[in-house]
Amino acid sequence: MFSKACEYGIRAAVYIALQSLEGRRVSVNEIAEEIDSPIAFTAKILQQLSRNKVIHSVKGPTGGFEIERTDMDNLKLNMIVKAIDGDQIYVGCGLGLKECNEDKPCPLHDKFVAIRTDLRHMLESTSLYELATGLEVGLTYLKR
Amino acid sequence: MFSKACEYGIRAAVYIALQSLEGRRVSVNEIAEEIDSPIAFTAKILQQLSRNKVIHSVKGPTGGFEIERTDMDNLKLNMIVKAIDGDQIYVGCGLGLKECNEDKPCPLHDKFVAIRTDLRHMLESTSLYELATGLEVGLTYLKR
DNA sequence: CATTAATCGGACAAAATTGTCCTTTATTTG
DNA sequence: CAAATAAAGGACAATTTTGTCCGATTAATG
Ligand code: FES
Ligand code: FES
Repeated sequence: MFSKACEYGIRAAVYIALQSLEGRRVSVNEIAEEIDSPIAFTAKILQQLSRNKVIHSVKGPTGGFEIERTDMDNLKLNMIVKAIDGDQIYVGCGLGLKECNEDKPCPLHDKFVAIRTDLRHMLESTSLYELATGLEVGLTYLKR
Repeated sequence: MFSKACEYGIRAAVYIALQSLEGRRVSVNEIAEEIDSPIAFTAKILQQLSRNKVIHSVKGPTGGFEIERTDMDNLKLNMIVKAIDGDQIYVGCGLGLKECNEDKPCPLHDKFVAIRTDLRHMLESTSLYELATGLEVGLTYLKR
């Protein structure tokens, strides 16, 4: 469904959101540890998220990654997915035709679009804040 | 969503189904031509489908691939997807945890499972026959 | 029985994704 | 200002996925 990079990206963003709620800024090392991901690869992904303004980074001692509390409600999953995997998941044809096209649809078009639309709505409506709070109260996990 | 191999596999299977409805057996070359896919790679995928009894193959002159008319209604997309991509799409965690686990869910679990379940139902209920008939009447396309 | 047409299967090649390492840049602190 | 710390970024390596090639196998046909 999502690329590995995107999976790590979402897990990292949720962890950063959680820590930012407590006013903590976190390092790549801590993030990779807490979400159980390869450190250097995670660093690359965080760079992407930072460039795309999904998260905020600060260099130097006491630096690290954070997410502004005020942004958190408006930061939806689809922004992370778009930043990392692009919009193929939104516009691509389920059977791999050049593009999904209503006028010359593949045999699966109608059924595929229905599910893709649900997925899009889910990603567009789910905020990092929402996901972070589930973590906070111990209902959900970022590693196992 | 699906791998390239799986996309080609579904397109190929639908084309074979369509031709089988007209009593024709088709070669890899014809299939690859009609669904616009790399020939040798398509051949590999057809082997997989053949081994998994999704399609039937006949060697030698006049040989090729076909699908029994009697099977066609019962041949659902999920069999193709399982044969080629395995069941990761059915049991995998959306955020990449080792496995999807109700008891120690990732933050996205509930929302992800809802969509994954819809997808599963769609794949389990959609038959090759159904997809082939749409092609037959010119409503849908396998290449563009 | 020889020829030919087709899939099967293994080895290989190319490309994309995933992952690592190391140097540079920015920032804090003493 | 010097040292230490952390992200940025570029080059490279490993793995997986995608794709190719070619000989072996099977079956039909004259
Ligand atoms: S054309 Fe294939 S999903 Fe729309
Ligand atoms: S645990 Fe992540 S989707 Fe179920």
